[in-house]
Amino acid sequence: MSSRSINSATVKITDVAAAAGVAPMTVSRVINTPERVSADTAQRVREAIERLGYVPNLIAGGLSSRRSRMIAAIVPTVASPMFSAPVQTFTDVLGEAGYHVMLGLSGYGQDGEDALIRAVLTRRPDGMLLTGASHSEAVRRLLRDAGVPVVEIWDTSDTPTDMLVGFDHAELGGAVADYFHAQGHTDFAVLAASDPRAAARREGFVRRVRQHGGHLVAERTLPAPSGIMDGRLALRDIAGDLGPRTALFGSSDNVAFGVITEAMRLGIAVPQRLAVCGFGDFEISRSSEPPFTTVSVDGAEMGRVAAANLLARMRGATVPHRVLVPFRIICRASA
Amino acid sequence: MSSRSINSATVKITDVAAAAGVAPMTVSRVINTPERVSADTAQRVREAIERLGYVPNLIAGGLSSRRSRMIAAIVPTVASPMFSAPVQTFTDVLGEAGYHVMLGLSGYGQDGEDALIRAVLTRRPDGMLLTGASHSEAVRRLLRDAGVPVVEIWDTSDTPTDMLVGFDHAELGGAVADYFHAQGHTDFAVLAASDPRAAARREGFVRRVRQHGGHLVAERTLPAPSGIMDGRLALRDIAGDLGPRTALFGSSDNVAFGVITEAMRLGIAVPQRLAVCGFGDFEISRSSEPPFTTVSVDGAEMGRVAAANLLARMRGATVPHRVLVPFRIICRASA
DNA sequence: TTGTAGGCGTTATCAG
DNA sequence: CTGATAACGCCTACAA
Repeated sequence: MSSRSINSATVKITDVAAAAGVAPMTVSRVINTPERVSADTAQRVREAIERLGYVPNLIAGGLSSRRSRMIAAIVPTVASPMFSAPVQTFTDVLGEAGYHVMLGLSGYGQDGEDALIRAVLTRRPDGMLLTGASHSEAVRRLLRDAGVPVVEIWDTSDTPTDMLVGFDHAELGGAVADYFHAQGHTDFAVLAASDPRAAARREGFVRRVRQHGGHLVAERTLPAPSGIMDGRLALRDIAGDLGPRTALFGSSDNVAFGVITEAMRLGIAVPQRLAVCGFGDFEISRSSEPPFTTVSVDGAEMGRVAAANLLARMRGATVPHRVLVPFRIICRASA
Repeated sequence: MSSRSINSATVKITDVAAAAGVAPMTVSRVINTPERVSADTAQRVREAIERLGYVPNLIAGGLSSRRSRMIAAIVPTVASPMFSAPVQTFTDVLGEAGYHVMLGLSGYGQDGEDALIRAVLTRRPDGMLLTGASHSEAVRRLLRDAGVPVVEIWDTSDTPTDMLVGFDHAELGGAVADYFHAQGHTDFAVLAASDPRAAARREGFVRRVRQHGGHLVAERTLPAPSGIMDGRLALRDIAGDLGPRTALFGSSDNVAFGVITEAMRLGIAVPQRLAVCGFGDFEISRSSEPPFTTVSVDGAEMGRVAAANLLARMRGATVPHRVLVPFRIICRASA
């Protein structure tokens, strides 16, 4: 026997079985399908489990059953509520169904995601959550070959990899332009992070502004993810281009907060000279002074639906390939 | 043969071996210890892997090698930079060493953590990161029995479960009191979330205030995790108790920002009538107007050191049982 | 440097 | 309801 047995303390299913006077398979049933075991057998087995301190080995179980009971979730970052909210509910819902979620942080960049997906497939996830809807063809093939159910969130596409729960960022940007237009604005500005979804929001905004015959007085690209200071610096940068009344769309609430903060410092009246709309409905949009207008997307709900669809799919049910969740403009003091 | 073979498409190591004309073990070596394989054999094997689209099965590998190459990290939440920063660097460092990190979100509560640890042990992690240093005796025994290396972060203890990389919250609170005292303050207030570490910071602060003969004019417990609005409401609540010059310590930068925001609204001059110090050195402390004084702990560094120690330990090296990382007060406009 | 033998701990499957 | 048997796909250990 090998030196592995140094750690001889590890209790395995056969030990429990012996202690309870049953076959290993019965112990397995007590753990996984207790309804198929008689009450007192189950009781005896549970006592043995407790007494020996048995911790089942899901690695072995997974190899045998070909189900890892693990779902991989890949998001750019969890440092933003944008992604931490859906991840949280996604994890909760799946947890209750007996799945663990393995989180992968891809950063903002194609390469990171590709490598991560490849790496995580190595653990044979039973399902997968991906952020965004544009993935390399290599990845899509990989996922298809692996036969892993996939939910994409936070974006939309006419050709989802598999299932999708998201919304249209360009449409959202357009809605913000409409909102400003309805308030009589004719001069617009937009500050957007360089990631693909922020870019889509900006493009939707700009397109609609043009359709309304509006004038785009300033447009800047910020790093992704962008923060408060990026918003402040950007406003300082474009302050000279502002007309007597400009409507600004920021790609996140952090950016919008930075803009408002800097506007106050520069003596630019919000919303009189500068109307501001953010994105995300983060805590700060609601709790800072003044609270500011933003676009809310229910990330938590997105996570829940994504989890529910994945579960349904794994149960063999048919699931809609695309679910669009609503966004709505939350009107507060800044616009 | 069973119906499992329905999914006959799955390429396994034997398929690659056959295609490359070598033994399975050689393929394994090409993947895990390429330096032990001749260059051209390796080349041939890699081509076969590529051609067949082979994705190694870590579940099988893990069962066989008794190494999951997975590290479990358990933190209360990832919605706060307090924890997302160390998690990020921890994940990065371990990722480069070939480990995946499985993140568990325990919330603020003992039960959540206990259950999570139990659940995750089921996957036989090679190591584990825990937040805080006080865990139930049951959990400590479980971890010891499992023989899993454990690093605790974000707190300190005389009796770490295994390894620890953290700091002393009470001492930190004391340092803030000293800082205020050195500025001549005699009236103090403290707002602290109800989690154990925020409570420790508060206690350290209060104790030192007393030692300095200071007067504690207000003290409130906030929900955990606490946000901007909690800070605003708390300030409104205690505004009447404030003297002509009070020094307030908030348990997080969110709370401190809320306090400052509300102070401005109420016409309480910061720092003249109300000096404020937060905790965390979050982006907002630096980027809001005015930027405010806070205590910085290098969470990213903590994550890096935790990862490095875990790796060293898994390599069999001896690792210090306790590493304390420094904190420092960042003096800005609010105090 | 490469190969062979056997087992890692669990569960699917089929029989009783 | 319970048990016996044979995989699951890979890697450790040892041999060549």
